[in-house]
Amino acid sequence: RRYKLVTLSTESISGGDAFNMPNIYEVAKLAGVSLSTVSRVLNGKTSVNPAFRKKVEKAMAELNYRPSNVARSLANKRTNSVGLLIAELNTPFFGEMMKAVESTLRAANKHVIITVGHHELQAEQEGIEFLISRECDALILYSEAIPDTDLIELNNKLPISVVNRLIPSLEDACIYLDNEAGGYLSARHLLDLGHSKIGYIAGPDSRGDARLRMQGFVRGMTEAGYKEKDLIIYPGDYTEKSGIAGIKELLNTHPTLTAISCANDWMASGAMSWAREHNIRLPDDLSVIGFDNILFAHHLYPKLTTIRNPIDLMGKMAANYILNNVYEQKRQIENIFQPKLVERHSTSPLI
Amino acid sequence: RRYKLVTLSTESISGGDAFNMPNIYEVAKLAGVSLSTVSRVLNGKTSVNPAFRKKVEKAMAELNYRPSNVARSLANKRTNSVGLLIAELNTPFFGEMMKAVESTLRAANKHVIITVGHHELQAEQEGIEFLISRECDALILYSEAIPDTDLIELNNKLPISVVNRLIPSLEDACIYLDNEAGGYLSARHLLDLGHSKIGYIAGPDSRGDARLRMQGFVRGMTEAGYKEKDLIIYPGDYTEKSGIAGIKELLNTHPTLTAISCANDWMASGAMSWAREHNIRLPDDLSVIGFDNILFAHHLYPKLTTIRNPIDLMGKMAANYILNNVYEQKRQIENIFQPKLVERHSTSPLI
DNA sequence: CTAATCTAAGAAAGCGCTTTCCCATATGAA
DNA sequence: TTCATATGGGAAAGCGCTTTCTTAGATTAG
Repeated sequence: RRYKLVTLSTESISGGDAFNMPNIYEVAKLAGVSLSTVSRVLNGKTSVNPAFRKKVEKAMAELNYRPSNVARSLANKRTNSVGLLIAELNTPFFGEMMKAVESTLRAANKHVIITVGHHELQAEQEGIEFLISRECDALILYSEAIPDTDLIELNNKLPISVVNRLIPSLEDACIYLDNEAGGYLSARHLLDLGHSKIGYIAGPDSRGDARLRMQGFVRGMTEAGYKEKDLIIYPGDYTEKSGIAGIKELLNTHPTLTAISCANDWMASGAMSWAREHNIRLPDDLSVIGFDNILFAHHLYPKLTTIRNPIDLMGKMAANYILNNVYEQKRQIENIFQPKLVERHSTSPLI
Repeated sequence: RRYKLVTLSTESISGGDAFNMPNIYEVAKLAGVSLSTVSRVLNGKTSVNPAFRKKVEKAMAELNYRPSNVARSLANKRTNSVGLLIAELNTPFFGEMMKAVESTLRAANKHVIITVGHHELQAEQEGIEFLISRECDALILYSEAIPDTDLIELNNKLPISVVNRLIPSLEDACIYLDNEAGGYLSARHLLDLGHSKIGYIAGPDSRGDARLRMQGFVRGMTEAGYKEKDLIIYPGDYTEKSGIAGIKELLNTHPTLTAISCANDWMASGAMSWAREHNIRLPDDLSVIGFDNILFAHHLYPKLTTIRNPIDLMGKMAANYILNNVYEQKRQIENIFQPKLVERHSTSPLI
């Protein structure tokens, strides 16, 4: 059943019967033209006699005509919907991404269908299947578990854009952060503040971004003269919990640490809460730096120094990529984004 | 009418669509039955000879057949999509709601289309228009600005469920929190801790939930013997900023205050950060209680005592309501939800 | 002035399903 | 055996559009 559009403005007088939507045929009849002509003025691809166009437009207005997207989709094999796969729905980081994707696409009159991957293979696969079953024209994927090869193959079926990941033979479709540079930045910041005993709480080795962040951190340290084998690294998994476990372990084995770099803000949050509970003054006794700059970073106490991950811009860019490649628009594409240090109050110079 | 034997592969817009999706006709042909029979086993509404069913299922498996949702929608006037209007996309509170709605509906093989209302009339109207133009079967609305009467009218056109709001003639469709009880709870908690000089930072008067929360707070206080006219109330607007402005004003005019109740967690967060910056010890010098229990409430320092608003359960319930009323399911519906006190560390007994 | 060429409107064939209507066959009662 | 009644499969008519094909009429060329 199709519903008549409800005018919600104050001046709305709903004259129409909700269950009697006019179709293109009725418009044609009222305008005294064929339905092909109506379709033509609707799509504006072919030229139409201005006089006819006027008549058609008048008829459309009179009937309060709304073309059916479903019928259109069936006829031209395009649903004007794009699928979005993200890891979490209730988290500010992905919230920012969603927001950017949604508003960009919506402005182009497309709609997005969202599914959640929960950081794991099966849910990601099911999500993608679901989006395909919904006949999306294209997909935007923040996938953590699906192998490159599968994504490459998927891209042969329908256009995809991959966020936060670089797949060699799919460079154009990948929108990602220079995580290595971010890791480097965090090491440099701590070094510049005079710290020398620096610990690192890493993300899960299974994730490319985590590996790169650590790699960048390691580069920063080795460039400063430290030996790689001497670096103090705890293998976390991006959760708040592992941040707690990490700081505990690190401080246990290396009590002289004066700074800790965390591969994401959640772990930094965990580490800070543990430190506070153990009467470690932040940042006087210990500097902590995070990564991502998620929404609550400045709600922590002290406010978290971190590395900005412009996920919103990346989401917008992914949407633009799809708009270019599926909907014939011409937008500027940038594939790689640079991280930036955001200095707040959780780090301070070594005294 | 003749049916084509092969789906012609037009030069696809999507670039690489080399797949010719089998349609129902091909399945019928392979199974040696008619189109109608295939459709019947697909929908399972009418009985089909088991032998035929087997053949059809085998053919479907062999061809890896996937029915087209678009064609289905056109034929039976149902898109299996429900629209969701929320105020913000990047915020944990609405994140929880989205998550609940999405997973509930997804499990029923429906999909949700999300739009954002930004707390203001025009965006909400446009969002609804967009959802209607997408031919959603139903809508779930967290609307703050659209008048009751418009929503009632809208409900005549297509089924809606209204979250966080009670509309008199639409009770069944409304899923809401007992905000008044929540406000009462917050007053009681502070009173029980021995506080007597209690300030209140209210939400915007334009919102029903804000009015009710304050009303409940006032009831708690007057029940305890305070005169309504003596209550110390600052008119905030639910933003962090107004929390800052609120505490500043309140403490300025009433320096002896020992506790502040905030109509939501954002304002509590603002108030707390201002307090910290002015060397007010929390909770020793000042107790603060929030409302909503949004995700970061326990990241604040000290961890925020607040009133739980089970928005996730309410989202799920709204989805169930739609499932009942549009998709012929039979789920238990509960319209009103009770708030609960969540005691953490931002409040303490008056010494 | 006629023939060749162009333009734009109309007719109709899909797009891939659902569903109504009709009818063949099976079943049961007489 | 015969007639009435279930049962369930097949034919075909949509659902509301897009797009190809056709053709009438306008325009230009010779």
